[in-house]
Parts: sequence; C-alpha cells; structure tokens
Amino acid sequence: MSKKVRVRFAPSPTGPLHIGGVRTALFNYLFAKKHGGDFVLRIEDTDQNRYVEGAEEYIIDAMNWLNIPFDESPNKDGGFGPYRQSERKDIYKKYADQLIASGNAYYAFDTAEELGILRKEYEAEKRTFIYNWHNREDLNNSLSLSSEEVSKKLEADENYVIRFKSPTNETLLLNDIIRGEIKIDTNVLDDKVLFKSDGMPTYHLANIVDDHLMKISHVIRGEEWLPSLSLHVLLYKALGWESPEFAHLPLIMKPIGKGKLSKRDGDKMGFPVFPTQWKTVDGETFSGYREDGYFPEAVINMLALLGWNPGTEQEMFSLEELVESFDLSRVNKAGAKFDPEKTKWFQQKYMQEKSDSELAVLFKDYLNRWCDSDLRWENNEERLVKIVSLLKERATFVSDFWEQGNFFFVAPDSYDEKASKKAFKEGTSEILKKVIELLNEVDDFSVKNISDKVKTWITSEEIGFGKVMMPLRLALVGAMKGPDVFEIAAVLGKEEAVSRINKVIGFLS
RNA sequence: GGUCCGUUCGUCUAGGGGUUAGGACGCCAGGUUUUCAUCCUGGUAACAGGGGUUCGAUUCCCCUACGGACUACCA
Repeated sequence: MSKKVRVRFAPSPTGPLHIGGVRTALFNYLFAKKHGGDFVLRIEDTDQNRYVEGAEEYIIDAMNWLNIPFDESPNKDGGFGPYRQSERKDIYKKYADQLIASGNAYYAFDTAEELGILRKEYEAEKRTFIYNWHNREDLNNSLSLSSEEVSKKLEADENYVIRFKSPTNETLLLNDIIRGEIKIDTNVLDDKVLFKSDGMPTYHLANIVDDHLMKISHVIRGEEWLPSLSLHVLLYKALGWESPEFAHLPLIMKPIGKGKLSKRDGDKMGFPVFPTQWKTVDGETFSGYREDGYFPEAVINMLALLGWNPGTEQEMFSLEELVESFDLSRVNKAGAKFDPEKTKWFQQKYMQEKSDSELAVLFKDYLNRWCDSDLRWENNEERLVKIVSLLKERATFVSDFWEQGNFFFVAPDSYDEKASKKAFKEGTSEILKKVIELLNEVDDFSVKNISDKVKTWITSEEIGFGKVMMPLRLALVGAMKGPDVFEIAAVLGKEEAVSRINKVIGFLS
C-alpha cells in the first residue's frame, strides 16, 4: 500500500452507540493498526433536529472503556480538524457550488410538502416516485426553470436545496473489498439532496468532502450504506477526486425474530445492546455491558468474531492479537444473528484468566458499592484473595462472587429446604456436637488439619461421609453449594465455624 | 412495489469441484469433584429448492424461494 492508511469512524450523535456501531469502530481500528495507519473519530452532526445531548460524550466514554483509542478526534486534533461536521459547516457550500458550476448538481425549489404529496399520488397509482432524469424537467428546479427565474428565486432568498444530477445510461462498476464487484445502472439512481435548505450539507456531501479532506484511504462502514455507494463514487468523480476504497460490513441481526438488532431488543430479550448504560432524558434506561459486569476484553473478543474469523480455530484474542490477525478479506458477507450466550461464554473465559488479586480488587469495589458496610472482614485483602480463588471457577461475573459466596461474610439464617430434608436426620445434632469437639481440638485451623481430623473420625466410626458432610455444609453455607467444606471452614475460622454449627444444633432442637 | 446485498448444524462459522463437510456456543449423556459449579470425554445437528456445466457439485453458472438493507431537505 503506497498511500498511508487512514480510516474513520463517523457516528451521528443521535443516541448511544450500539453494538453494531462498536463493531464497525473496532474493525476500523483493527484495520488501521494492522497497517500502521490512523484511526479518526468524526462526529456527523449535520442534522440539528436529531442531535442528542450527551451522545458524543457517550461514544468517547464507551470507546475508552473498551480501550479502543482514537488517533484523532474532536478532543485530539491531528491536523485535519475540526472533527465535528457542524464546525465544518463553511467548508461544504463551496463544493456544492462547484458541482453546480460543473453541471453535476442543480438548485431545486420544491418544498418537502410538495414532494410528499407527489409521493403519495404516485403510491396511490402503484408507481414509485423517484426524483431523477425521468421527471426532473417537470419539477421545480434550475433545470426546468429559465435562468432568470432561477436568479430571481435565489435573490428573493427562496428556500432551495442542491441536488445531484445523476447521469443517465451509464453502467457503474463499483468495487467493494468484501463483496467484490457490483454493477449499477445509473438510470435507477435518484437525484439525492446534497445541500439542505437550512444551510447544512446532507450526509452524502459532507461525508465525501470530509473523507477527501481528511485523506481517508479506506471507508469501512455498515452494509446499510451499500445503496449509497454509487452516489458517493459519482461524487468523487464529479469533484475530480480519487475515491477511497470501500468495505461494507454485514449487519448484526436480532437473536430471534426478524431484522437487524435494534436498541430496544436488548432489554426486551435480556441482554445489553450498548457498551455502557444509557439513560434518556425521559428517564428510560438501557442496560450496558459495563454495568452488567462484562469485561471489555470479552465484549471486544465477541464482537471481533461476529462477522469475521481468523481462518484458524483460535477463539480467544487479545486486542493485540486481533490487530495482528485482522484482515478485511476474511469478513463475511452475510448478516450475523447476535448470540448473547456466546458473549457470556467469552466473559466466563476472561474471568478465569484474571488473577486472584486482580479479581479481589474488583470484588472489594463491588462489596463497597453494593453491600452493607458492616460486613465482617471486608477490608482483609488476603482473605478476599482467598475467597475469590475459591469462587473463581464458578463465577462468570464479579457479582457472582457475592451471589456464590455471601456465606463467607454473613452466617446463613435459613437452610435450603430440600437439602435440609436430606441432610438433617435423626442423630444429626449428636454428630454435629462431635464435630465441634473435633474442631476445638485443632490448633492450627488449616484445611489439611481440619480435613484430616474430621475424615479420620468419620472413617474410624464408620458413620458415612454424607451424614456428616451434608449437615456441616448446610451449617456453614445454608445450601448445598460452594467450594470444599473444609476450605470454607478454614476461611471462616474456628470461632465462626463452631458458632454456625451451634446455630444449626439450636435450629434442630 | 423498485434497487442492491446475501443464504453451510438452533446460533457464530471453517471448507471449497472428489472431505467420514471441521471447530465453537447451546443442548444431551457419561466421568471427575463425598455439594454446586468448573474440568474432561462422548453425542445431537447443516451445505434452501430446481435446473444446468462437469466423469463428479455443497463448492462454478442460471432461475426460484427465503432473509436483509436501502428507497427523507436522517445518518
């Protein structure tokens, strides 16, 4: 590649960035880094009506959480700014004028209402209304009007838009890195609005101008843009510019049902579609992966493998490994249904890979945030690391440490009903009293010492393990779950363990 | 409706003219763990249909069906 690789992620700040957008950003990032290029964030806010407060901050915050840094953004000028289209407003008109001068565009004075009525009429006759070569001479524009009339309207400050004059009878050969060659008959194209009556360019114009001015080499975007590709290529040609290369990514679809994943699907089906939580001004809340306890590595890994694969059987990828392996030619053409289960699986894998001390810090943070402050031992680091190590293999989220191991902090105040029936029998009280005796005889309350003591006794008395272990577990935990009983006892300490056993004995009598 | 894109297990996917069509998630079964989970082993399950081309097609071509996107002075 002779030209420096520069790609951009160009979201519109109309709300939170959903998982499909994140993947587009990720693929752009991977491609840029793979080729030693730049990754640019450009905010496409040419539609003032749809602007949502906080959306831009959301995007940056979410990408930060995911550890995908931008080389250039509104906060980090790399010599191609500004990076918000609203701040580039003055740039675009000149190019629209240039297109009019060269005969590639024209003024149109039809109002939105007039066109709306026309569309309805066409629809009623089961015809399709397209503003292009077949009717533009009959509509209200600088092609149908005399130049005097046009000048008069312009001087009178009448509202107008600038439309692209699509060529006729041409066959366009477009190239997409992922899809290959696409043939388009220019006669089916419509004369898209390039410049709106509010003085702002539409996406189409702004996009081309900015990509050119920012020296973007590759445009990697969602498949929903494929139908506009011909317009964009035509615009580059009309402006006399070299067109970047294009890659249109497959869409992410709903896990069940039809259509592409939309923002409300997540909370309806029980999984997040946003990287981080989002609250609307009306107070509606959309859940996010961050707040639901996912690690960013897990989200990235899952997203990378949605629509792309390395061609090997490797599934776990760090960001660095993704950069290393990524290749646009291995991106799929077909849309992919989103699978929340697979995300959970990745999360679990990353959970297992984290060190105990790292997890202890996260768990402590969780405890401080969500649990009563009078929890015993909460500030004992060593103990937390131990607890986390015992609980890790049965945890997917940090919150599972609490759900799976709250008995480490709080004595059970009830005993699982089903398990009680199985464990609490005639003679259980006597057995537990003996266990207390045994525990009291242990000086160094280590797992090995406790275990040896109790097991030796069970074997010599021929009582049967179940009769001892089940009530003991219930006494310490309150249910038939959790790590090894002796591990738990050791963490609790002699005093607490004995106290809990005594509690059961009291409960049984 | 029109235009364009697509179609391999339920899902994500590998493969590609001759394969027992491979992996992963999920699910099921067995083993380990004197609990639960983890873990291990095994199992279930797919080339949308019809025509060509070819000695041979899941793979190449065409048609149909189905799915998707777009069809705004939104991006």
